[in-house]
Amino acid sequence: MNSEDALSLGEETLTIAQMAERTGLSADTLRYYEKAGLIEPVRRSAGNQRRYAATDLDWVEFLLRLRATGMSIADMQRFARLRADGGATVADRLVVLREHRSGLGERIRVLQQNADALDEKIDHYERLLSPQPETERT
Amino acid sequence: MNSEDALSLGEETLTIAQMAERTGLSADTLRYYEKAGLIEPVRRSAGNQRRYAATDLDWVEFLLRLRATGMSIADMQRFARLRADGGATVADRLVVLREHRSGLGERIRVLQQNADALDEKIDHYERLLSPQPETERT
DNA sequence: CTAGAACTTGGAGTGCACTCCAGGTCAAAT
DNA sequence: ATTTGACCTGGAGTGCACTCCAAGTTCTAG
Repeated sequence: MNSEDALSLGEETLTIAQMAERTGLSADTLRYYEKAGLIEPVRRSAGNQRRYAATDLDWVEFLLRLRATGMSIADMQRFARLRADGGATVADRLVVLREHRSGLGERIRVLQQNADALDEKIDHYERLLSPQPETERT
Repeated sequence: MNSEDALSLGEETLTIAQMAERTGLSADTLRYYEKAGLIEPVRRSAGNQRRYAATDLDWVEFLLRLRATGMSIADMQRFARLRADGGATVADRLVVLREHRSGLGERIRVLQQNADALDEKIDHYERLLSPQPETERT
């Protein structure tokens, strides 16, 4: 009734379809990420199908956060490689994350400025639409 | 010494190179935007070279704001078409801008959440790096 | 046991937003 | 008169991040 087989020793695993559902990525994209080295080779069932572990899910969710904040695949590859290289790279990873965080802060700041400028433009259009409302403001 | 010729009647115009410099877009991109209909056909010199007016500059700067806030070329095309269609479309343009502004607000919000989550991850890494800070710093 | 759904692979195709190129024109300087 | 450099056009090429496909294998329900 469930997917217990050759490899599972009590660990709950997800098929690629289940992973896709939980992460919002397509199965194709999950395979693409793995091929690209963003995800370490996933464990397989006896019949060679992918079985994702909970740690894989956590990692993909973290990747999605990096992606959502504008990190390129290439940069995620670098980060994933550091992670794969083990605990000795923690300092390096911290540097990467701090840089990314700082760039993100800047981008949010700029976005907010542009939002403000857009608000002005919108005000301008609104004024165009209400030509002479006599008792306007005050 | 300057670019006064056949078409100019006191109006200051910019060559495509000058436009590129002022907007940060490449000359190629400026031509591409015009071909795509983002910019209305620019006036030409006697020798068929583009001469951008101040209003063109303003418009391109506005386009850049839309782009910076994530608007696609296709959506900018729709907006540009409304603008080209004249004053009767002001209400439509206002709707588009408001929608864009609202999506932008949401995206900033999400980005900020992701930034917060990144901060937590960074804290996590920092804790990994200072295992027994006994008399570490100070 | 078998049908059909879900999975596998390598590789081709897509959409976006440019970016580059070849071959030609035009203007200014030597 | 010619060289130099900025500009013109149409169209091809690029990089990114997927997305789709064909042909074959595996899994699961009946």
